[in-house]
Amino acid sequence: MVRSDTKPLTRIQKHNISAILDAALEVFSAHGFRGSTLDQIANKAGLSKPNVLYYFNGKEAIHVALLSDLLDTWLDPLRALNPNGNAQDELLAYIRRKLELSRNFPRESRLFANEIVQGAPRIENFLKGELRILVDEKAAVIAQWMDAGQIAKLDPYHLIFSIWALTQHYSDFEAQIRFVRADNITDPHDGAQSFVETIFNKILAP
Amino acid sequence: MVRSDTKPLTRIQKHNISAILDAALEVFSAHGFRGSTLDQIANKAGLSKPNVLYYFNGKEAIHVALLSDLLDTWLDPLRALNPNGNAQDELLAYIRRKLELSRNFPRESRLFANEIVQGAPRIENFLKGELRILVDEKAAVIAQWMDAGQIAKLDPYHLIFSIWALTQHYSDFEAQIRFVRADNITDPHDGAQSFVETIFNKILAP
DNA sequence: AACACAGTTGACCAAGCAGTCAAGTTTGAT
DNA sequence: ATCAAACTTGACTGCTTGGTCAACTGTGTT
Repeated sequence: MVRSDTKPLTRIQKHNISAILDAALEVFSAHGFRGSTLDQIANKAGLSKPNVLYYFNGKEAIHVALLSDLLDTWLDPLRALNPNGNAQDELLAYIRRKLELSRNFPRESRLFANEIVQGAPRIENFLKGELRILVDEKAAVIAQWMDAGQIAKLDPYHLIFSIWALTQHYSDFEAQIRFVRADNITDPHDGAQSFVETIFNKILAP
Repeated sequence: MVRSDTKPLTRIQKHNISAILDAALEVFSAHGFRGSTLDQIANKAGLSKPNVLYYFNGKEAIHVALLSDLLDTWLDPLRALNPNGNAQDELLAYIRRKLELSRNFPRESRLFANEIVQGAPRIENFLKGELRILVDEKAAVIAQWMDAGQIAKLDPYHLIFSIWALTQHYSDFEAQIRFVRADNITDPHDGAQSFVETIFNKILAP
């Protein structure tokens, strides 16, 4: 394998590694880990299977690389919630960031969704660790805002879950929306932002 | 294979077929179609693999049997939405039925979720057919309620999607909720009903 | 008791799969 | 131009998996 952590990557390495990761994202997000094959990934990346394995130690290693890249950026929108800002503004900005992430990175969102639906065996530690700490911290912030009467009193955890549910639904369940709306719509995300913002305005109003 | 559509099922057939379907639901909902093996299903059902194939024509046939059983009951809550009832009451009753379904049949919900996340290749016809017709019909009813001023004016399709997103989240993404809440909670559904009803009361208020 | 049919399974097969390897070609620094 | 390291791959291996089959056992009806 390549990718020693010390040496800089060559031009070819950079190119092929990113081709593999992009192909793998496409394949894993569409078929899940077990439903994907190295041949599919190699084909989509325009490389031979042994060549893919020259860059990664195995199927699992590619998956891990994808997930750890992803999990980091996944936390950012919540991390950016500013305790000193205005409650309503901060929460709506968070919702907007989440919706944008979901719209711009639907494959990443589905990769994540696939993991969770199947019991999150590979990201249990992330969920119980980093994510949990961050959620606890921000739930406390939200609770303070509620106590101060800035927004309606609700269970802060359920509020966060409801934001996740609504924002991710448009990418994770895109197929359902597309088939149900059929010709009436081109992009499943159409109207999502204004709808979601409208209802959260109602939900949060003190 | 057994299960001619004419003859009644024997005692043994009834027992084994339901054992297989129950085992398959467990396995498919946890690992997806391709992630599941006939050996896993046979083991969980307490039968040998050839014996499982004596009752079903193959892996695919078991999956189809599960899905067609499921899809039918999946429509019921929405079907029961009464155009002549009170808007707010009807919608909240729908939400309650959806939440109960999600709480009582989490495996079925995840089986469905697995399909959709992966692009719904096996249930495309159901989504584009029966479901779409029903949704169009009920969206029209909701639109009338809105025009009559009984509930707030919103996009009826997005309203339906938001109900799906919020109710199914608690079973489909149960793993995430469980790991994030950790010790603070035993059942991920705790508090879900009162939270979801509260926010939809706010959302629908005219 | 006898018999037809339902039910069961060990042994097997062919295909698909992740991963290996030896032998090859390309790249880029000198 | 040379050469070592980087890169590439056809051919292979061993394992898993969906599915078959012939031979066997259990069931219930007369």
